[in-house]
Amino acid sequence: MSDKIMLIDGNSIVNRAFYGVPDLTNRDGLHTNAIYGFLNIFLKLLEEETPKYVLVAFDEKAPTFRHEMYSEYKGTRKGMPDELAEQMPVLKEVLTAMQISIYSQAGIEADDILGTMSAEGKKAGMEVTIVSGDRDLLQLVEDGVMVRQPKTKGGKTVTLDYDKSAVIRDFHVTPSQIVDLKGLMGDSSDNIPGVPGVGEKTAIRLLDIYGTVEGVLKHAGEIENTRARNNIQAHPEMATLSKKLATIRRDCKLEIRPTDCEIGDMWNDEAYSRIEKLEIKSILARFEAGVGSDTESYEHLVVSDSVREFREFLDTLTGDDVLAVHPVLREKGAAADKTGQLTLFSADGGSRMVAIAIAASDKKMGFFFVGDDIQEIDVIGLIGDRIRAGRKLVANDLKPLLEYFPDLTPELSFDTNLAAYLCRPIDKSFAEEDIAPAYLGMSIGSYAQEFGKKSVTVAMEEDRDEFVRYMAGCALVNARAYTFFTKELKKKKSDKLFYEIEMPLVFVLADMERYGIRIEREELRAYGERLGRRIDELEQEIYSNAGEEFNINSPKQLGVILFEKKRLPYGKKTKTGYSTSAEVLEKLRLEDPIIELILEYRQLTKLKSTYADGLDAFIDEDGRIRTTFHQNITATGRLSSTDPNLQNIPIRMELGREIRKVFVPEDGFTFLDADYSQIELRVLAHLSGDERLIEAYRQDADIHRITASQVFHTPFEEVTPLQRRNAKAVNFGIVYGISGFGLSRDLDITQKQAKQYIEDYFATYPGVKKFMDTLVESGKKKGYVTSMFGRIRPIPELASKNFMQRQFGERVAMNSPIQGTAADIIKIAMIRVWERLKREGCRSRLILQIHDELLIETALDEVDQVSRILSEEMTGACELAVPLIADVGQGENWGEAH
DNA sequence: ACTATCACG
DNA sequence: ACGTACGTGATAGTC
Repeated sequence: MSDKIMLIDGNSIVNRAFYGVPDLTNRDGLHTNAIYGFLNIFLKLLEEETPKYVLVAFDEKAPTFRHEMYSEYKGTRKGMPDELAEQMPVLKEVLTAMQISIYSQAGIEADDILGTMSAEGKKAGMEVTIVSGDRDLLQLVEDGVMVRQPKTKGGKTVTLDYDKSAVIRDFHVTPSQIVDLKGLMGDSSDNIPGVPGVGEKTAIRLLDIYGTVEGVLKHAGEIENTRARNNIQAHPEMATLSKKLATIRRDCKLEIRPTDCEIGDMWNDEAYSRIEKLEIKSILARFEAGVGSDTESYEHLVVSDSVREFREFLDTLTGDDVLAVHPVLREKGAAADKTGQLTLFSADGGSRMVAIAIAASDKKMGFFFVGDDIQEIDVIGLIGDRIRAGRKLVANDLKPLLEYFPDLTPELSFDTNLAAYLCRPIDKSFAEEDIAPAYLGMSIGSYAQEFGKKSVTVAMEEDRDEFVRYMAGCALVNARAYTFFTKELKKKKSDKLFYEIEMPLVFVLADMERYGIRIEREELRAYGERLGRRIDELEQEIYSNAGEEFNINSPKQLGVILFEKKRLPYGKKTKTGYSTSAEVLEKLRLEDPIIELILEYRQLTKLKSTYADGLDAFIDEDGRIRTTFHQNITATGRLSSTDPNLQNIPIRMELGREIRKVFVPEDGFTFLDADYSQIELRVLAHLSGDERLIEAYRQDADIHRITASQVFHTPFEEVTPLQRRNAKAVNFGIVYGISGFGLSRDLDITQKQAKQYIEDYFATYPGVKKFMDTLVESGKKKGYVTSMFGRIRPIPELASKNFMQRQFGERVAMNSPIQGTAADIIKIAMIRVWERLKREGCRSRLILQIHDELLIETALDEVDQVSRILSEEMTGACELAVPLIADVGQGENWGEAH
């Protein structure tokens, strides 16, 4: 494989970092946000690319111009703000200390350094990656040269990767034509004038025909569009000049060559102490990780496949040692996943655990192959013994392990994945490889980096040594994470939430997943076929109305039919074209009969593909569907459900609602379903302490009607249905972190009216207003908000310089404590219901949770008992200033029970 | 892999 | 001047 060189546009990345990262300073008052952001992006890309050579190019301080004589066109660059300027030399020092090559040269711009190095690198047979946020650089893309643009999206960094085809996709010209494009259309951000009157569209069209600026000029007389022709003919020199300005040089005389840029020892003491001075903790942790990865000791690692050695290893556990494990479970085949036939209970009956890594402490680690001398039953038995003797089992993602260790209890276990989730619920992944660098200053690499897309069984065979090392590393991370998180959770005051809610819930969810829910397969199929017949009819009607056949499911093709062929007035546009969302179509209902047909078609195909056919694929052999509940996905503490998602089964529309009839109880059982009545608004009443809202709920009256009466100054008895509907929308809006725009869109009223509603609401419930203000304020101060039970929601957006992001942060600050508290409460209810069912020896079982609703498959002789349990435990889950109401229903299918 | 759309609380 | 309701997951089409 050829060597790789990574070329970084220093100024561009530093700029992005500066504007994308909230203001940070160290204790000397030195700003550090740009350095922090730069290093973050730099280290991340370095990890991804693992290049042999790296160069960071900078512009010389005094602005210099590529073409002196035309410098007036470059304009005067805005001097950088002082807060950024002071960071530049410090960053360069840090990079130098890290033995990363940096380069700048008087009279040569960073762009040209990159262009030249890229050309030389390629000539030397290297693979080249250029990192820059600047679009100009895209002209350097060619075979073997790609450009990566770091972008901040929703508060975090993603990179747009450009090879030739990606450039064409996004800019409709080839990389080499980028300079021609700029030559014609100009680039205001770079003070390149372009040809007056020629914009993007025209430029692309011309280049498509004539290829280059030179080609366009040569054939200027032939240009069909008069306006474009005149503009070009009036200012041909502007095109030539602009192209020249836009062209990056690749032949500069530099005093550095690609092979001079080899990465040295980044993780040295000098670099460490410099970063330490900057007080950038998270980078420092990565630093320690880098150092650690070389020195992490695996010399105390036992690798074996013998039961005797396995037992002996377990016997070395002493005193407070925990049993930190990382079992290797063979994944269920992807094909089986799709058909659903073999999914959860593997049909082959063979063992699923193929190995287990264990760490008792840094000094005691083991990796044991399962399947030969050591059988699954041995692992279960021997580890089970230790657990029964009171030793704590520590693992990352405990739920799948419960099938092996039935004697496990929340007190005897610790899930490092959940602990990390509670510390930072907005992260996307909490595996050992994420925890190690984020919290422990360790690096164990990443599975994908080491083994790519190989399955564990394949990786274990093909890369045995690396595999053992990685898995043992995971076990070690769990051992250390246990120590770390026990303290950290206490420090963050999330320990009660962890030990009393999340850990016990693991066991509840495991049971729910195991039971699953029974489906009337034949009924579901009949429903699907019924939909299918109607869909076929609609399809024909739509084609005949449109006068042609097209893919109705394609928003693009549909857009063409509706808004170009039929010339219907289009409402919104998406970034890719016309919007054909239901919201837009609803407004066109009267314009053309095809709209009605499409809306029905959409509804029906949704029901068929996602629910009728979709669910059918998940029915197990015993006629039940088993979802997976995820406890670490949402930022607010709610659960989520996948494969299939049973938390979004239709209910609002009658036709969709029918699906619920095929969810039925086992013979000898019935369904009891209970849902909280307006739990979020009740939580709001409690948390805000607003007297009027509390009083309204104590009266146990129709809350939307009361709101309408008070907000619209209308006697309670005289509130119209419309007023009530509006008040309901306002109530919802409040919970979401209200904005005039959102409410106006929901109610289809003007923003002004919506704003008035909100003001009237806040005037009616001043306590709510005050509460929301306090939340935002404290969120800004602390960087996070919390639920009633100490669930943390970090909100980095609140520190954003971007107005929109910040506003989003404010809405999140208002919503999260409410949604989060409601999530806490129903989790408590679930645990209590589950425990009581067990304690009272019931056969009835909790099988679904849908955010504010619980479904229990109830033994016929236990209906009264379970009904009482549900009601009592849900209502009594927590003491609020207002009553917590749960409505219980019974039925022979889910639809009927709800 | 991303986008648009739509199902739920 | 901008462009937004909060939290999710599945599907189909497009790149």
